[in-house]
Amino acid sequence: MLAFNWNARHAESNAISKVTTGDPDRLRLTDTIVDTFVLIMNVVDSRRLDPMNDGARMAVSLQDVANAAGVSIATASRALGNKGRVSEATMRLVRETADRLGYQVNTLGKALREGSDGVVGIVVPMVSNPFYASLVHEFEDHLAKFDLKMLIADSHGELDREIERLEALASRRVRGIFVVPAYFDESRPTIMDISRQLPVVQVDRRVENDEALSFVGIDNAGGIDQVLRHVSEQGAETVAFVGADDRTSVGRERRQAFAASVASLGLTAQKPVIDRYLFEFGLSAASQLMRRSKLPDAVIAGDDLIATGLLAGFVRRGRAVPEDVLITGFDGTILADICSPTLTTVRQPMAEIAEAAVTQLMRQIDDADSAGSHIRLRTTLRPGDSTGAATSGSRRRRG
Amino acid sequence: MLAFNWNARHAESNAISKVTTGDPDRLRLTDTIVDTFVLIMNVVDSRRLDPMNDGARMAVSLQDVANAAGVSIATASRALGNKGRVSEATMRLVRETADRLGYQVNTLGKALREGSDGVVGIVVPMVSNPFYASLVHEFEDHLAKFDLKMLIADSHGELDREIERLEALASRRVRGIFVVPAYFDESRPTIMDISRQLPVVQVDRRVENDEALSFVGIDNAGGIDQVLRHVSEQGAETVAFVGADDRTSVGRERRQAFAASVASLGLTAQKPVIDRYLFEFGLSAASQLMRRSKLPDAVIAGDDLIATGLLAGFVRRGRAVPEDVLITGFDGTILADICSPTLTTVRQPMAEIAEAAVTQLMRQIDDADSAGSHIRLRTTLRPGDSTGAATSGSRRRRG
DNA sequence: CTGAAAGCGCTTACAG
DNA sequence: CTGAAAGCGCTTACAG
Repeated sequence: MLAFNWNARHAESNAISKVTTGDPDRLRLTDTIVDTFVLIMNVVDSRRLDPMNDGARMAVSLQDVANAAGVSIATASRALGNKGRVSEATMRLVRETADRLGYQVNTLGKALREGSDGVVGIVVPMVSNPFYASLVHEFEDHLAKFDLKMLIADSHGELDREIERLEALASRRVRGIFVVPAYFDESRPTIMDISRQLPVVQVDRRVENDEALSFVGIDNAGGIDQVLRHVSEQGAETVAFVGADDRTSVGRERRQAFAASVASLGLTAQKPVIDRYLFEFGLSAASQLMRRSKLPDAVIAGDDLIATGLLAGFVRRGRAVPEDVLITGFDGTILADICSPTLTTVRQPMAEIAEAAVTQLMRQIDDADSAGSHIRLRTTLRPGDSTGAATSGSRRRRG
Repeated sequence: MLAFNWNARHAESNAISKVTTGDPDRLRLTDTIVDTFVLIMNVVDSRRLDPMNDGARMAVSLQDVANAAGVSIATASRALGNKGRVSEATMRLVRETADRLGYQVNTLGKALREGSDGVVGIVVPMVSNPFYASLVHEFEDHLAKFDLKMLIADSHGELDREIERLEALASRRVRGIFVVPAYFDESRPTIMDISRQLPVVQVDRRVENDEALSFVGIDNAGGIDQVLRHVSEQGAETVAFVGADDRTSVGRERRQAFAASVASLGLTAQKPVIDRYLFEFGLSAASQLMRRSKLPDAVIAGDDLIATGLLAGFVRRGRAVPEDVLITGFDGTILADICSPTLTTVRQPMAEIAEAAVTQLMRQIDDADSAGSHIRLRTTLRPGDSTGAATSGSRRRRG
């Protein structure tokens, strides 16, 4: 009955393209790539199985605790919150009562009274990008030290979604917001607006004219220079940049840094290939590069996703890395370890970015006027086999 | 001055192990692996740069809007909320006033009045695991259709943290919670507790004796069978399982399914290697397997992280995949595409998992008694080069 | 159609 | 040390 409803509801949506019935084990191998699956459902009447369930879902309030303990709600609040003078005895009484009743503070009431709750928001372009996934992870860790919870929002790199998310966070009166702006220009107005209402720290990417905003990111120019110096030492003379467009600050900084460093190092640059931070783009960029009369000695990717796409693209088309072409990434995600050959990349100090950004946000929470601090952290080169550098061993020991 | 404070505060923590000064460009290559970086800070006095900033951070309330529009707060609420009868004229007046004042509803007040706000929580073991990152991404998408925001919490696969996060979510009176339990046994008590207070749906993993709880996941036995059948067709006779322990439902289901399918397919199983879902474990498991008298024909990994670790481990030690040994993954993350050779893996229908879980949660929100529904979705085999199967082409067209 | 009032759950001056 | 009361911002019966 419930199962029937469920299927009916979903028959209307096209997310489930096809429902196959029959013995699951009999699904032929030829079906495997097709987006087909079987539902196995057991619907259980929870009323029978869980006698505790009836009458449940009735949250116990502080008033309930106070009544049960025979004290005023004010005293109950103080006893639980460890605020003001409360006698040892009542303190214990209230706490025991609260435990017995399974009391849990309603953060909504508390937050309303106090103006904000212990939540900060973070808006990232795409949590499924390993770099942002790790960043979010680090932020969560550092925020926990301040007893702050994190509300994560994914803008999908779209302006509309970003605006919606930022406003939702603001209306929720979060303590502050970390944001990786979707765009260098178009993201600015909303972020400026929001920053007038609550503490905002830009992370990784910035918007234009952001002197009044805070920012924590990395020295992209330094990172690109590290990697170009490295391929140069590995013997590369012609290099090509495969990165993202100028719509994000990171895209433009890395692209411009590439041009600058190539010039100062005396390398020859081929025409860059520019699109988005996607594995698929790296794949297609490899094809584009192979159609050129001459492959560059080294390809500098704008991030690890593109780099792994390039790697796969070249290898699938019969080119050897690093023998035929050197490849480098950027970010230092797990992807760099996973490829084979391992990827030479530029490591971002993610834990330190998170720590610096959290510290900055805390400062802005304490003092609204302390925005406008721009922090850039140093990257480190992580040599891998994709440039013919030993991951461990000689190069490292030399230091 | 601010910069100085910042450094001082951080000198106490050990997150910044060393601060190098001097020309960033002069950092020697030998330093690259070391956790060292330079801070580049510009601190700007935002009071000078942003004249709008003073007097800011004063949120405008509904009362403010009502006053400015010359109506009661009740009318203002109705006008903005589109509830009850309001004249066309006052409706417009109130809305214009609200816009002019930059009014944004305070979700805290609204939620307190209404009992809950439009937020659901999701607790995952590790957002930086690409599988969970993608899952979270899909959940966010599907929840948006119901105007629900998502509070993401990362349990790090630790029980203490999981309990803390679940309670924080509950005290925030979220509408419901999705949880990927850290453990099959130890996670049960808290999850049962919480499920008595608000709708809970287990995702991916379950706890023991969860008949009264809902669950949305995949048919792990079917997935393992798909992959074993596949390597068998590719000629494998001896197989080894490298997966996670029985502390999670997924770990035990896949391990048990392996034993069962091996028997029914007439394959020979080597002793399994069991630990955690980590790339590093896959790496070390490869070494362990190579110390055996005979390498198995195929290694079935418990997930893609382990599989990519195995792949890297074998390749680094001079074994060829798939020539010397076949390797398969599980989950169908981006990692499978990125490796080279591409990884044969079992794809989880992530969008459908998210859709089914969200649907189930919505049902539980509407009807507290509708928990206890267990849904398992079908996986699909995704053949890659790690088992000598073409990624695209003949095999697919045959269907 | 509109307003005065109550109340969601909590904390914190203010009196005692 | 403890309690009565106000109030955070909002919505919704209840009267008009």
